[in-house]
Amino acid sequence: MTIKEIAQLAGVSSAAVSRYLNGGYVSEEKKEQIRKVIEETGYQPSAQARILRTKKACLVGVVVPKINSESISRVTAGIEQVLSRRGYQMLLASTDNDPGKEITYLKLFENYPVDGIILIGTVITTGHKKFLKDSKVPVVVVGQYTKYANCIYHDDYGAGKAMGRLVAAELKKAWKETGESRGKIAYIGVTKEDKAVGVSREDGFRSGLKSEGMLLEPDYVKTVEFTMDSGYHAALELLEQKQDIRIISCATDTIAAGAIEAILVYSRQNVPRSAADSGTRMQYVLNHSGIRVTGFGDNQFLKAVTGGIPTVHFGYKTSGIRGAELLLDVIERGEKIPIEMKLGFRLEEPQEREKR
Amino acid sequence: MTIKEIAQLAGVSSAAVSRYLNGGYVSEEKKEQIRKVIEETGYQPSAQARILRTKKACLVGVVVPKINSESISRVTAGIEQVLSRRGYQMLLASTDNDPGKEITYLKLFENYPVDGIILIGTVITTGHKKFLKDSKVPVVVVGQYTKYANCIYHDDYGAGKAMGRLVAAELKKAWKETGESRGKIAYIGVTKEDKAVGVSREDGFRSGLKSEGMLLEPDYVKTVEFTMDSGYHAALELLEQKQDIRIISCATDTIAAGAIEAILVYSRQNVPRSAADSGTRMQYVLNHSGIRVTGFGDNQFLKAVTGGIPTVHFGYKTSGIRGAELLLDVIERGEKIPIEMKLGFRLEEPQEREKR
DNA sequence: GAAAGATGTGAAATCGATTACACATAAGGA
DNA sequence: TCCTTATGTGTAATCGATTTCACATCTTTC
Repeated sequence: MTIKEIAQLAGVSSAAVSRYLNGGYVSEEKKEQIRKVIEETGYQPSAQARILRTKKACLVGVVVPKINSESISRVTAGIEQVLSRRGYQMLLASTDNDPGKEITYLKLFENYPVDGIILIGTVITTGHKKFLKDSKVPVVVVGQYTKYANCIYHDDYGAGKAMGRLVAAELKKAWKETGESRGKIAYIGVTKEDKAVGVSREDGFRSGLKSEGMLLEPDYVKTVEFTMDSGYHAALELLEQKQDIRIISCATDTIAAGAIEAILVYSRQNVPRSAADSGTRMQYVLNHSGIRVTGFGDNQFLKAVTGGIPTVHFGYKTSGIRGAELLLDVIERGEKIPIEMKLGFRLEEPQEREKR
Repeated sequence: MTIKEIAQLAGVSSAAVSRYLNGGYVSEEKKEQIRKVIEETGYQPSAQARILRTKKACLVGVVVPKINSESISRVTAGIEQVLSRRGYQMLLASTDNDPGKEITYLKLFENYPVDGIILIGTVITTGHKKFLKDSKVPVVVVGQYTKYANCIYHDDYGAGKAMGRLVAAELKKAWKETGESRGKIAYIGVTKEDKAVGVSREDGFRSGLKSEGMLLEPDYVKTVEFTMDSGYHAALELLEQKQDIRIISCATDTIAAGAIEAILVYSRQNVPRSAADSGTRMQYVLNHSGIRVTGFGDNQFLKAVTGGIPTVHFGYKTSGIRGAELLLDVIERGEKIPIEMKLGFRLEEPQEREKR
């Protein structure tokens, strides 16, 4: 069904049908005829043809590194909230942690009818920079700093520093309690190519430790992917290599979940078989292994089932909201002044469990 | 930059440029000229124009109910794997658990240039049926049975039944151990509008219990959303209303995570304050509350941090793979015979923690 | 009653690509 | 030599919508 056929059936010109659809001058009489024909045929105008002509899709493309992530879903929730309020729809493209695919999908969106793109950033390669510099459609980057596009990012350095301080304090407390200054801090981080998480967050963490007179020893640091699985393996290696770890700080809560699993698996071997029956030994282990885990991201799932670990809450939803607003300002009002926005954080320490 | 401008710059016709891009007859000499101009200008052909003409986008749209879900991400991983191998790309639209939005996004995809649509189904309303019946582009439904489109779904009834049997057996064992047949089974399910999870899975569960001579009492059943939060609240209510619950079976692992949290919160109040220090009381509670939780979906995150609960593994990735294959068969080979495919399951019981 | 303005209408151009077609030219086979 | 066949090339039609433009008609307003 095309607009021409509808026009023919209704005995009018295709222009009239188009006007009917878009609210131009059409007489009541013809309106009725057209309405009837459209109703009968179930005609739906082709969006591609309209967009080709009007250059307006009321669509925003969002490129995300992965789909199964609480933090990312919080960002997209924020984006979606703003977009739908302002009459836009959101399309997602997931790269599955493959920065190569990222460019592919960015280009896909650029040449498909979307009015703007939001990139939830991980690594910003030269390929990314080139794209950002001469993209045909406006782009906003969320989660990473870049000078090549409007961006919204989090205070990863500050968050890392706060966590570093907390961890150092915790360790000192433990030293005091046991009366001996044994026990070290391990860190499971991510690739340095990720400036926000791999560099700022980690640097901040080190600086926080340093301000308390502590240090991260090279042997106690591992670099992993953004997955629970790789966190698990790294933590297990650490535990097997070094017996004096008291705290494992992880770059994300997801990695921290893997570390928790590793501690449970590793410690079990040192727990008397009779301590608790199978599958219910976790708390015993956590109590007696004496190894603490910290993360970043304030994952609600993790908090619920473990009671929570020290972590950092970032305003992910807010960054989505601001990112979408920024983008729409560029799209609709042609806002030209480049903007970079840094959002704060909130340190979260495990609380007494309370009814909520 | 349009193809016309490129043609002008290279001193050829736009047809020649188009042939250059699509591998038609072009002399070496002109090829070189065109190549140079494209290189210099960074020209990228408009996908929308091409698709308008060719009716081929090499794109598949996937409509998902939410983005932050392990099961859904497994499905999309399967889809993506097949698509990229066969030269297609995947676009996602998340409805955020709003079936109303589902139709909107389905229609968006229908009129947007995608070659096919995969719907990860929740509820199939009459609106859905109507769409499926007269969609312009082929659609495959994953996760729900429907006669209005090719579909791939899981044996939810069988899985529910298996879980029902397991739970009944577990309860009997507990009765034997304690010597008294006190203790009941609670079930936290989802809306009956979701035929797979809300009806088949629950019916199967009841049938499994029945086959062991047990019954789900109406007061011990709650209906919630597909979220941890609503699972938490429902479980807390159950625990407060009924003191004799021994097992809480949940329709999904996510809901089960909420139930676990509820047990921890609820039981703490009955645990002597000194039993364990703050935040590390979990295992004590899990051991002594004597309340077990079961789920469906084999969530890896939950397994990692809790050691695992009885659950059911569905072949989510497989369903994504098969779904994408089905869709591409229709798109490329015009496969007409309607297909419905039922995938099996595997009951998962918590294992001894082992290194992996 | 004439000018100005609002309301209606369809033909045709347009968006940016692909491709059928007509027409060259060169090479190979009889 | 003549007839196929393969290789190149540009013009123009096409995809399905929107929108400009020219031209009607019908109200106002002075």
